[in-house]
Parts: sequence; C-alpha cells; structure tokens
Amino acid sequence: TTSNMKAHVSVGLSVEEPWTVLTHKKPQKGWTAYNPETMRPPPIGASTPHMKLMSWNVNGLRALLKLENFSALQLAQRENFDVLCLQETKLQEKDVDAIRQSLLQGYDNSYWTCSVSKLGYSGTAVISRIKPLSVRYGLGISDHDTEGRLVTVEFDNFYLLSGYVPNSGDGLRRLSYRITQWDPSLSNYMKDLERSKPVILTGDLNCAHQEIDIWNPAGNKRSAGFTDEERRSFQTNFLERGFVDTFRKQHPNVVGYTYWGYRHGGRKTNKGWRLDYFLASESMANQVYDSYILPDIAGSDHSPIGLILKL
Amino acid sequence: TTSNMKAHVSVGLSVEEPWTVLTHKKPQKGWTAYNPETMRPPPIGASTPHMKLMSWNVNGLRALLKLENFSALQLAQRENFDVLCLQETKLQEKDVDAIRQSLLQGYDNSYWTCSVSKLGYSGTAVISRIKPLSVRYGLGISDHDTEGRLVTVEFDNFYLLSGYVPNSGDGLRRLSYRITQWDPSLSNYMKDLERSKPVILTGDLNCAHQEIDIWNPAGNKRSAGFTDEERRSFQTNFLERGFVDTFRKQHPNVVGYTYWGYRHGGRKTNKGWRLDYFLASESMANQVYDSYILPDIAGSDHSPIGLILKL
DNA sequence: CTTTGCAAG
DNA sequence: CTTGTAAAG
Repeated sequence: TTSNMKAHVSVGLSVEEPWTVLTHKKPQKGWTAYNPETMRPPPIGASTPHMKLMSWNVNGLRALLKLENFSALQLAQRENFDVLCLQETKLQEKDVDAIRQSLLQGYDNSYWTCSVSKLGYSGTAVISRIKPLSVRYGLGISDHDTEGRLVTVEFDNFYLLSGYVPNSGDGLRRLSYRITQWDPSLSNYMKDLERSKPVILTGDLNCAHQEIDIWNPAGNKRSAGFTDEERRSFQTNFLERGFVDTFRKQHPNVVGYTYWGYRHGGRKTNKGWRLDYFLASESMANQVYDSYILPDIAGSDHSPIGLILKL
Repeated sequence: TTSNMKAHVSVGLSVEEPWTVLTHKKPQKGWTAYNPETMRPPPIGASTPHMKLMSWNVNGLRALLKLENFSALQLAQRENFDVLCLQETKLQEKDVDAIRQSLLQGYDNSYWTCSVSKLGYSGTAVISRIKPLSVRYGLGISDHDTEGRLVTVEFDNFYLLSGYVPNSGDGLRRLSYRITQWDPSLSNYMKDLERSKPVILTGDLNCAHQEIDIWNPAGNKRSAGFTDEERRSFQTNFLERGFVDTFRKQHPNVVGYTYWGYRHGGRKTNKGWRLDYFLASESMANQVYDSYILPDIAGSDHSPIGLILKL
C-alpha cells in the first residue's frame, strides 16, 4: 500500500510509520469507554419479572474475605443479585465449609468445586438465593474435571454455568489443550444442555475476543488470551454455535474491560482486557435487560459483571 | 526413690508428683531475669582500648530492611559497634550487592556467604568498620560448605566467626548430621585457628545449653535445640575444648533469652530460648568487659547480642 | 506465626 | 504485582 511504501522510505526514527498508527488507531473510531453511570438502563421495575445474575473472578476468595472488601453485602445491597457466580476461588475442598458460613444471609444455596490436581488453584462456585432444580460439577469428562472449572445449576427457564476457562499460560504451553480439548468440550456440553433448556455461560473465559476488548491488541498477539487461536476458538465454539455475547450485543462500540493485570498497575491507567462474559443462548438473548460491568469494585484483578434477565 | 514411690501410690490425678515439681522448680532457685538496664557495666571509657562486636540472627535480611527496623543505624548509634555478625540473612548471592549498598556508611568491609544448595535459606555475614587481615568462608570442607553457615574474619588479636549451626529440624531429622558432622567439624576448625590466635565464635548455635537457657525445659526434651544430644555436643565440642560461654560466665544465674518463637507469641510472655552466643577462647575470656543481650530490638525472632572486648 | 522460593495468573 | 502452595524455622 501507499502507506507501507511511505514507511519504507522514512529515514528518521522518530517518524511514525503510518500503517502502524492505522492498525492501532483505526478500530478505535467511534469507540467509547464503558461508563456504568451513563450506559446502564434505568432500574428494572419490580413489576417486570426478572432475575439478576452476577459473576466475579475473585482471584482468591480467602484473601478477598480477609481484606473485607469482598462486600458480598455491598454487592447485594447495590445490585440485589439473585445469583453470584465465582471463579478462581482458589479454595481447597477443606476450606469450603468455613467459607460457606461466612457468606451472606439469604443466599443459602451454594455450590462449590475445587481443583483436586493443583491445590489452591482455579475453583468455581454458584451462590444462589433460589434453590436450583439440579446442580452438576464439571463437564462430565473426568480428564477435564480435576481443576474445578465449572459449576452448572439448572433453573426453571435456563441453565446457568459458572466457568473458568484454562489460561493458555506463559509460553502458551497450554494453548493446545485449551483450544483442542477444553473449548470444544465445553461447547459440546452447552449444546447438549441446550437441547432441554437455554443456556447461559458466565465467568472468566480467558479470551479478549476482538481488538476492542483489549487495550493493546498489537502488543498482545502472542499473549495468552489474545492469540488468533483462542479468538477463533471463542468465535467458532461459542458465538458461531449460537451463544450471544450479551455485553457486545448491547454495546457494539463500547470499550468495557473486566480485567487489569496487577503487573503494571493496569487498573489506574485502564490497560485492561475484557475476559469475563455472559454468553446466552440466542433464544434468550432478547430477554437481556442489561449486561453490565462494575469496574469500580476492587479486591481482585477482575471486576464483577452482571446480567439482568427478563423472565 | 521415696518420691517416686509416692507417685506410684498416688490415686488422685490432680496430685502433683513431687519429683516432677522438683525437676522443674529446683534449678530456678536464685535465678533472675536479665535486664540490660541494670545488669550492664557502665559504658567503657574511650581511654580503655576496646572493640564492640555484635551478632544478630535477622531471620531474613530483606524483610528486615523492608520493615525499616533493621536499624543498623540505630544499633550503631546506640552501641557504636565495630563489627556486626549476621545469621539467617536468607540472601541469594545475586542479592548481596544490592544489600551491601543499602548498609551503613562507615562499615565498608562486609563479607557474605549464601546457601547455594537451598536458595533463600541460612546465610551469614560479617560487616566491619575495620578491614580484616583475612576472610574465609565455610569450614573448608566442601560437604559442609553449601549452606552459607560460616564466615571467619581475622583481626590483629583474634579470629571472629559468624556461625549458624544447623537446626536439627522437625522430627530431629538432622540431629545426627548436626552432632556427628557439623559440631565436631566446627570445633576442629576452631581449634586449628586457635593454634595461631584466639578465636571468638558468635551466632545462632541452635542450642539452649542448660535448663536456665530455656523457658520450659521439661516440655522441650525432644525439641530441636534442647535435646540431650545437642546439649552434650555443645558441652564437649565447645565448652570442654576451651571456649567460654561469655554471657553465662558473666551472669551465672541470669535467665537471658535471645530467641522467642513466632509460633506462640513467645516474646510477649518471654517464652524464650538462649540460642545465640559469644564463645571465646579461654585466653581471651578475661578481656570480656560485657557480654550482653538487647532483648528489646524487634524485627526478628532473635534479638541481637553484643560483646565488648578490652584489647 | 513468619520468612523465604515457587507456580500461576 | 498478587494469590496461592511448600519448606523451614
């Protein structure tokens, strides 16, 4: 292209190569930053039957409770959620009972799964006001069920999944497992469930789907969570099989991150990623009243996300 | 004995067995608690040629510096030491240069040895105002020199050793190594040095020698640091080979602990041990002006100890 | 109880 | 940078 040609003939190191600028800046046209103050619809009326779901990768539940900014209480009062899904609880099975006690009154139904292969790693949960019709742990494939990555609860009108997709890791050493094993297995599991009821998957899916979902797309092409392989897997296994990215549907041009690495103080500078999602069966997508992010809640490198569903 | 007979015929569980009481209480007659305010001699005059040595098991030097209560400065101002010996620096060789920078002006001679077999473990040092005539690291026996347990510096009139004797460990798994290998090797090494000059060994010798040196002798008969084996080894390898326990010589009936485990808040209740010593060649013992403890200096589970030597 | 190192994110 | 381990004291 003309731009590329220009770059080749540039002689000063301080001259910006136009195509670099274009790559980085072009998709930002028309994007705006997510602001929960202005971008959420008015509170849903009590007269509209609805359900409030939340999800949070807490990055170690014991640490969070110690900091006393877990604020399940705050969250409950502020959002009045019906169900809270957690990821990266990092609990061991022996910790669960003690933790369960320390939870909020009124949420008496909680379902926990822990990694048994690596202690203090991964771990997911669902905490609910309503008692689910059924609960299952994992994918039902023992090879993929030792790390406590999935809890499924069944409600009257849908299945809800709290999931923590394997991080591809430093050196992308687990990328292959992730895209050839986990993602397809999870996708198949969801399609199976969908034969009886719509499905909502929430949690840390460890993938920023598009350039809009990450602060520095060019610099992260080979970073776990933004490789082409993971993005394609996300596309084909989930979106193309009929699960709707509810936040993106509601906000096509909004930059809404849910994760900011601790490593470079990313939260202050908003160098974030959108890794946490509510994906809903197409048949339910029009019941979504609000798919939102609470970027101001601290205590983890992820922020909580929420979904208000009309019933 | 009559007492034992009595115990055998006692029928109530609450009846104290007299011999137990005797064992525990008898040696305490005439003991008093060490108080540096009242038990230290008046400050030595500048007209008396002397040298001030200090020693401290710092339990991790980086943590101590972070807490900013290392107070080498405070110590220097308060005690104006000439030489400071450290144990359990827990440094790696790669950390030493950075740490050396952060030390006090005026102590430009410092000698460090680190564990190369277990990183972040053990580690000893000597920090000196005066430049030593020579320095050696370890015992000169490669089998015993991978853990950074000994630095020897040579001054005009004596050798000074900063030593960290191996802890016998949980289950006393290292007791045998300690008493059959390390203690005799160290003792032999000291006797070798002594052929040219008197020797002073300071540091954490990981042994409370007598019942007076530990808060609960009866309860610690099989605890690392107070087994009969370690106490006998201390006696035969060091005391009986002509090294004088300078604190005990100066204070025959004083309870002066230098270590209080973190595990049961022992410092508050003074549930301590005397594990840190200055042992001096008999030929120097009468040059000791004061062998003391600074129990109020925090930042480690050990307190610093000091020795003022007339020259 | 506290310091280390290490794996993991 | 922060969470968890574990070893060590």
